[in-house]
Amino acid sequence: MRSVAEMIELFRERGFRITPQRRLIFTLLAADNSHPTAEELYQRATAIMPEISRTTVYNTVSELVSLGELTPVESLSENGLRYDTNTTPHHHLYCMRCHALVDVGRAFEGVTLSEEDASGYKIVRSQVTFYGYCPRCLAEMERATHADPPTHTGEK
Amino acid sequence: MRSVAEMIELFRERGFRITPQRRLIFTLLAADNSHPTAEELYQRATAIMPEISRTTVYNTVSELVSLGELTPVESLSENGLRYDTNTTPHHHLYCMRCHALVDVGRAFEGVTLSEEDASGYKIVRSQVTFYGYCPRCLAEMERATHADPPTHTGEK
DNA sequence: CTGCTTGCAAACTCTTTGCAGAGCT
DNA sequence: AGCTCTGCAAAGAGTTTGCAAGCAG
Repeated sequence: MRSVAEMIELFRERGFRITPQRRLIFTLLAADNSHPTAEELYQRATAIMPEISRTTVYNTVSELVSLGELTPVESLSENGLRYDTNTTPHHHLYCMRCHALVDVGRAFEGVTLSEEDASGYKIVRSQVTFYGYCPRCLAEMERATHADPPTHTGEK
Repeated sequence: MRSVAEMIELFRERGFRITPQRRLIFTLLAADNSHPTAEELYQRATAIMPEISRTTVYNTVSELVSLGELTPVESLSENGLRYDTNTTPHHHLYCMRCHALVDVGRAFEGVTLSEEDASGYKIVRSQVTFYGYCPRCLAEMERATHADPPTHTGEK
């Protein structure tokens, strides 16, 4: 995600208007690397601007996706579609217990498909997701008697 | 996904009862490699057993996930959470246009994270998703004048 | 028989849509 | 001033839950 000023500039160029609501959403996103959902963004926005509408947040997020400034993240839709403010190709580390999602800095070699393996698909990009447990959840599971990693649907 | 008989056996072992509904769901899944959503399964089930309840399908799917016989698939939640009947580790090929999802047969070397790259996470498994366009969509896009792959939100 | 399962309906969450009025440029 | 954008409310998907009746074991 670029800076707020850059986002405003980009919107202006495209003929979109700059409103206080949009400015707020830009600000929230510029400082965010937690892969929030639209709903989470709405919650954070209302904390600062109580009158802002859910619709506006959803609209603005869609506009940002169209402009390529925000990328929807594939996920196990635990709580709605997440968005990634980091639009450069990168990989993810996913906690199966608390669903935290963090970026992986490095790239991987050899993650390519030959013609025959690709089943006729034209590959555009690839993404690696590592599934595991974050430090906090590891500690909590350690504390909870037997530390078998639950299959993330385990508690119920 | 194992055979219907194996699923029934597994359910019996765990003290779950075998009902016509569950038997039907097992049958549908045993012959399926299309990564269906719960809703899709429900639709297919009603075609055969019109009285079956949505609840029952959702319940049975959850039970299968708990038993490790079905795996939720991370995806861009276009239309609900998909399930994978192939519970052995494997990778995916995803069509950004029609959202088809197919399995990739081969494994990849070198897709591992060092201690420092892992941010303290304990990694359990990794999954590669290849994003691209399936043969059918490629052909359709070819036909449609200029064949630039749209960014999947492209047409509007 | 016993109590797990089913099926209905309603609740819930996330997202989209229609439309009138507000406000940016 | 014009036209986009906002905000409200309602609709729409997908999924979950509560509870009485049904049926597997």
